[in-house]
Formats: sequence, structure tokens, C-alpha cells
Amino acid sequence: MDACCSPVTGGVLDEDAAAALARVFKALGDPTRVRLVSLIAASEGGEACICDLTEPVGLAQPTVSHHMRLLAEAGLVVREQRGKWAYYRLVPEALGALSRALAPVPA
Amino acid sequence: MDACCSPVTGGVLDEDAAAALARVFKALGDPTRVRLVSLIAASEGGEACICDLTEPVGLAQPTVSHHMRLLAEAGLVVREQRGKWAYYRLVPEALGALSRALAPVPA
DNA sequence: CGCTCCCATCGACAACTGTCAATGCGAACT
DNA sequence: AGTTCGCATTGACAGTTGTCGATGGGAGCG
Repeated sequence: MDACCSPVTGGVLDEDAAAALARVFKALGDPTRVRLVSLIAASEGGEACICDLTEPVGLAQPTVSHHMRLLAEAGLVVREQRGKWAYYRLVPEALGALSRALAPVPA
Repeated sequence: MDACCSPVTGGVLDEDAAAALARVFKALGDPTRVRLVSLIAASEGGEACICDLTEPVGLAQPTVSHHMRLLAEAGLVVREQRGKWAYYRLVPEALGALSRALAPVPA
């Protein structure tokens, strides 16, 4: 289990573990970014480029690019440059680890 | 399934669902608040008053009170006034719902 | 080469956030 | 009644965030 995902209800988290978790939660703490994640998940082939995302979220291209950077820095998404396009793909392990961190402790 | 917890990877979320999810994630997007949640979870009886929390997180009392309010507004925590003290308790359903929203879609 | 397309970075600005000291307020105890 | 204790609210301030327009830099095409 990596540092980012100590279970929240499994004992007092030290500052590092709490900071690591908060970093990822913060990345998901914006409606636009939640929307972007769901858009990528629903995209053909599980990936999308900025140009595919700009119109659905209704924001300017630099803004979308900015949000994607934050998601990538949080480890929720990976970027792959392919020719002229930059493709973004979800990192299922990151989502899953977060999910487990929130799940009730088996006791 | 309440509005706050549509699965992130289960199709494109509409603005309301995304906003509801982001609201809760934002509440967990601060290291102090993540720490507070874990402190309450680890407390005797599953509840804690502000006075129990101030010292472990190393912040002033008004600051802790402020954070607890945000957690309560996000539905992650409930407040119960008992005599002189205000006891805070986790809402396991909220944590669980969030966890499910992040879990991979069975598909 | 020159043009077009996709994307990242920069600069700017308003809005929001985390923090504290000071204050207020209700409950219990003397 | 007066005092003490636990907590919320207010006011203030620095720092961060979301957004955009403008700019720059590669990649591909004619």
C-alpha cells in the first residue's frame, strides 16, 4: 500500500499520509475536474485529448489544460504525447487506492 | 443512490452530480481535515469534541472549529451538542458512498 | 518554407481559503 | 450572581485557485 492511501478510518494518520491523501482529494475538489475524469472514463478507448474535452466542459482551452495538469500531478491521470495530440488516460489504480482508503475498515 | 455519489467512471456526469461530488472531495482536500477525520474515527466511542482535537492537529481552537464546520457541511460528520461540549461523529454512509463513487464500475 | 492545428505557458485578475486574535454566548459549577 | 469552561462567530490578512486572453513552440501538411 503506497503512502497516499492509508485507510482514513484505520487509525490516526500521520501528517505525511494525511497530506498525500489530501493532495489527491484536492485534485478532485473541483466540479470541472470531476467532470473531466468522467469524460475520459467514458471516452472511446479510455483516452481523450484536450480538444475533445474543451467543448463538453464549456471552458477555454488553457483552462482545461490547467485542470489536466493538476489531475496529472495528483497521479489520477497520465499524459501521452502522440504526434500533434496529447492523450490523457485515467490511472485506475489511483482511483481504486483512493476508494479503498475511504472504505470502512474490515474491523 | 443519492446524487452525491454517481460513479465517476460510469459515464459522463452531469454538472449537478459533478458539483455534488466535488463538494465532498473539496472538504477532504486539506491535510488538517483528513487528519481530523482519522482522529475522530480513532477516538473512543467514535466521537470527539473540539477540545480533544485541537492539540493533536496543533492549530488554534477557532481554526479547528472552522474545519469541523466544513466537514459537517459536506455531510462527512455530524455535530451533537451535549451539555457544554460539541461532539462530532463520522457519517460512515458518506464515506462509503464516496468510496463506491470511486470504485471501478463492475461492467 | 509557410501555414495550420493542438497544446502548454505566462501574466493578470477576481474569488476563495486557511489561519489567528478578539469577541460573544450558552452551560455548568461555586 | 459571578466565574469558568467549551465552542462558534467575526474581522483581518496572506496565500492559493479558477479563469481568461495572449503568446510561444512543436508537429504535420501543402
